[in-house]
Amino acid sequence: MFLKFKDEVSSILSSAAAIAGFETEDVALTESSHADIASSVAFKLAPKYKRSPKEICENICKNIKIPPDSYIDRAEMAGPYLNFFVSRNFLNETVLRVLLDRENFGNLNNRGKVILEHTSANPDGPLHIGHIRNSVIGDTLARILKRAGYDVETQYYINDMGRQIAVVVWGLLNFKFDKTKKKDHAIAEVYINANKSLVDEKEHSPEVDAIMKKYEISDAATDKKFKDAIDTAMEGIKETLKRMNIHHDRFIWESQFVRNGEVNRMMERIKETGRAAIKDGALMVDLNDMGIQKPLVIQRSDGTSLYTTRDLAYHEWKAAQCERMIDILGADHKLISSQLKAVLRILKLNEPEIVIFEFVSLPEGSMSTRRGVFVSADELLDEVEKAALLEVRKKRPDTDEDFKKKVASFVSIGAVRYDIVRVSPEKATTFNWAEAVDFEKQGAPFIQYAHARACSIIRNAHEEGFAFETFDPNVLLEEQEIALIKKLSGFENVIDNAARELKPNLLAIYARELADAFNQFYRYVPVLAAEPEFRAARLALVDCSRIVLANALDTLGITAPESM
RNA sequence: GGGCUCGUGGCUUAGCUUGGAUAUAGCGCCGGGCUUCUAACCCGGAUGUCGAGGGUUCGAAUCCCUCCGGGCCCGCCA
Repeated sequence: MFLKFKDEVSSILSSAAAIAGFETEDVALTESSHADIASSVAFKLAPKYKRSPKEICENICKNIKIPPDSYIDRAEMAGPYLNFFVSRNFLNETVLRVLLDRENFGNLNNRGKVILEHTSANPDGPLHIGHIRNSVIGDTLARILKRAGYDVETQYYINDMGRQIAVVVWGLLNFKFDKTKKKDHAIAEVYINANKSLVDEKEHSPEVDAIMKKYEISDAATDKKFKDAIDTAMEGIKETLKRMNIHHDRFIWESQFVRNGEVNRMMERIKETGRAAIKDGALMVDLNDMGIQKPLVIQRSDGTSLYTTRDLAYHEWKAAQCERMIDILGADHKLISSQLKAVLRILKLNEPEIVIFEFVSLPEGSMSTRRGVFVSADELLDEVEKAALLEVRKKRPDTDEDFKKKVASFVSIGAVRYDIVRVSPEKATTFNWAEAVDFEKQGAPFIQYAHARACSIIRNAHEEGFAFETFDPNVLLEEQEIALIKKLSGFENVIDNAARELKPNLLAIYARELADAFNQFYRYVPVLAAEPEFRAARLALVDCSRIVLANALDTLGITAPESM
């Protein structure tokens, strides 16, 4: 709805400017607290026409013609600014549209296949709090893009050819695998022990090299060892992801591109470009002219491939299947991903869009699976769930234990996801236990609670036999009602912006603001106790709020509870 | 040393791509509100040299330059 309003303002403003004799492409629309949408177009035209912004604004304003059933109520001049306000018609249609579209409200009409890769953590241990920043950003973005209309496939790229997996395989032969532990944690234990022993007793290192070599050329016995080790770790990782409402459509093993010859073909293609030079027996690509000083090694002197070579083959394979590729990567991949893009550009292949997120560190420093220094996602989820259970016991002593546990579960997952997604990916963060388990801040539970309140009103209305199949939206005149409807109308605009800019945090902020608008309405405007004609319209508005809150929460991958 | 990035009230944070009207919100702090649809709520108040300095502009948190501080990267690792 808001997008239509914006389009209408845009076209009416353009034609008014044209009639007034100004040529302009950009009508400079901006969100403003002074209006539903404002334009500073007069400032932009001032230098060109050598007249004051105010004078230009007056001339444009005079020529604004608003048609009868418009979504625009009026345009007002405020000095050099032009302020536009939504009409009653707009508000009414928003309410009706939400009720009509229900769970599809906010869906957009973009088309095309998108392959979005996220998480892709090495299967050498459990996901830690840094990995799940990747997972949550990726999963939320996938949900946003789906709502924006794209056909999204999510992929987890398994780096099975790296040295760390060879270390795990070697470790499994030499250390005890603790069957009582969750599988990914047991793998981590083996991995940590193996690394320690490789550092202390250097003579084992060649054993790992031999395992790696065997896997590169592939022999049945070695392949089976790798598969078993990776499957074991992935089983635990998938369990954690599932707990967080995160699902991958496909898991792609990097070794497949070596086995099927794609990696070799990739190396040949790069050689054919004439940009690759052999230095000390290794094949290097010079990327200086693409603004990257560091040359990229494509092939080792022993003829084997490297991570980036395999990643290039992976991207070539992906590119053939979709219109857009999106990769969610940690800050340590900045250089390597720009090298990857540069090579793809040289080969005239489609490049991925890359979302980089900064690191999550511990107060004592950075995390490392290898050294065993990390907070696992499981541990975080467990602790937050414990804290949530304490909170439910305090707030809902009237309910049974099953209910409390269920609430603690979705509240904790929501809180963890929301806490991650609310901050911009480019911000480096330091993990803090006290903050992680704090439910006082306005996070996911605040939004979930608003949804539960809306459901509660609807439930009570049904019990009382109050219907709202027919109602007159024109009676929704309270300040809080109008603010709430405007907020509801903005959902599609947020999906549009978040999908366009690949910024999931925009949705997190919106959901909180919507809950805020609903809570204010809830506090000031009685629904069930109102006169019948008001009651029906307000119930409809509560239903709208319930729907959009649920849609926003669903897009954030957070449960929208009917009760909590 | 070079490259990239971040720096906004005590803490966390929005806005920066595309410059514009009193800089966003939460936590914490101070004060108020449950005979009313779930108080995980609502209302009010105090708190800011938008890291520092310079520049561009009618106008800079936003663009440019220099510097300071944090993070990440700079391997025939992944």
